[in-house]
Amino acid sequence: MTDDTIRPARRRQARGEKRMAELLDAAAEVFAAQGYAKASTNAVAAAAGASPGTLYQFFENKEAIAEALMVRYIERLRAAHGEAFDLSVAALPLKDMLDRIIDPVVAFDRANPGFYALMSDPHLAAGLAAAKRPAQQLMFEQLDRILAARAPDYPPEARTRTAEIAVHLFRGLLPLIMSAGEDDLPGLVAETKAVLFDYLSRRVGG
Amino acid sequence: MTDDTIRPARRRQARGEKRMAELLDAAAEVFAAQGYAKASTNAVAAAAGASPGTLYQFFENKEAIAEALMVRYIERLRAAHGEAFDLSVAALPLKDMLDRIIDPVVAFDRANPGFYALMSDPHLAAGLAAAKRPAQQLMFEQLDRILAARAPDYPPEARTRTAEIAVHLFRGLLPLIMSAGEDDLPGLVAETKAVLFDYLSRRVGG
DNA sequence: TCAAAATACGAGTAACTGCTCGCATTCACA
DNA sequence: TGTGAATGCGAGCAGTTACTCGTATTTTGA
Repeated sequence: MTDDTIRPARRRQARGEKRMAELLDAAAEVFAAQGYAKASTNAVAAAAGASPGTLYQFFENKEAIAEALMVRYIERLRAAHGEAFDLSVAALPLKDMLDRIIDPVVAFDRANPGFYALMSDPHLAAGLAAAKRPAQQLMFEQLDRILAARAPDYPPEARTRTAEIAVHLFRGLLPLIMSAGEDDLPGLVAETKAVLFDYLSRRVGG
Repeated sequence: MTDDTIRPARRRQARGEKRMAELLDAAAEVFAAQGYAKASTNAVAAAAGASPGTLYQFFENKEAIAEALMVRYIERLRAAHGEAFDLSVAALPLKDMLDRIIDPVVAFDRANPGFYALMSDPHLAAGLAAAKRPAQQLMFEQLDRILAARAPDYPPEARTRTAEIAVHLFRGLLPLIMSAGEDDLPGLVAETKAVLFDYLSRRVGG
């Protein structure tokens, strides 16, 4: 029989994929420091200790670098959110639920400033904006699902709106959270939880 | 006696300042559409119906354009906020106070997308970030003043924190407010006020 | 009416950008 | 051990950018 997979199937995967990962790490750094628009591909290559030619062996163009980076972030996000947004938290008291959700999300964002840089940039090219959307949808949809499980009688329309607002409230405090020092962080996170507790308890109960 | 002012004192003010205003209008458009980093000075000049040479007769460099634009926005902001944040609103019931503050701010932001574009860009050069700061401080300080008048017994530290958080909560909802259609806007603004009502009433009373 | 200043133009420049290409090196596998 | 694919390099290209400069026009003030 013929091959079951027709893909060209890169061979030197080990070295190559490691290089790709290094390039994405470098891109994350440079994007976080300068922003996507101001970051130059040569700077990304240099930050990875590679040449421009090497960079373009793995990525078609500048946009593809950020898209691949976004895809990698989304994978990691799904893993991190898998615990944070597990449906079982819907049964917890609201305060505990917020602990379980917010702590991992804060940890992820602070550990991945490149992710924050891409997410908070409002002027990305079309393809990049499309790559961004799944990440934006992720938190919203998971929160919406949890709220649905938590308050089945709450009208879906209003619940969707509530989830959207809650996510945006969190995002509004994110700049503070991202720039806070380790000592200011706990209080800030507590305040964030308090805000969301007040907001959500009025709509889906404590 | 000698002149009381030693400034070089531009002469052709009428035509020149009108040109400057046109160039700033054009810059606002282009920055709003493309973002500061991606916007080209030639595009700004073209949008104003001027040549690059003309642009650089009035502005030293690209950054100076955005800085001058920011200065103009801050002037207008002070005028708009003058009413919105008048100390007399501190005596109003919280709900009325929020009406008086939020409506003009929303109107200003929606009427000035170039302002929003600069304010929401997290990767501006140093000089521009400095020009941004007064605008960031403006809403925060005015709200802080009003909260101080409203709740004199509330500890200043906590009050400052409360004002900062409130401003950031508002900013978190701004993307929704900016992209909303005319029909979705009222509901969104009402939700915004409700969020801030809940948040503030717990801390400085209704 | 005239000279100087202000305004206006737009082709041009140096620097930088995203990206290419020819060629060298390293690895997988026979 | 040899061959081809994968990986690697970096000088360099075409396009764009921020910005300049020589020059032309308009306005001011006397």
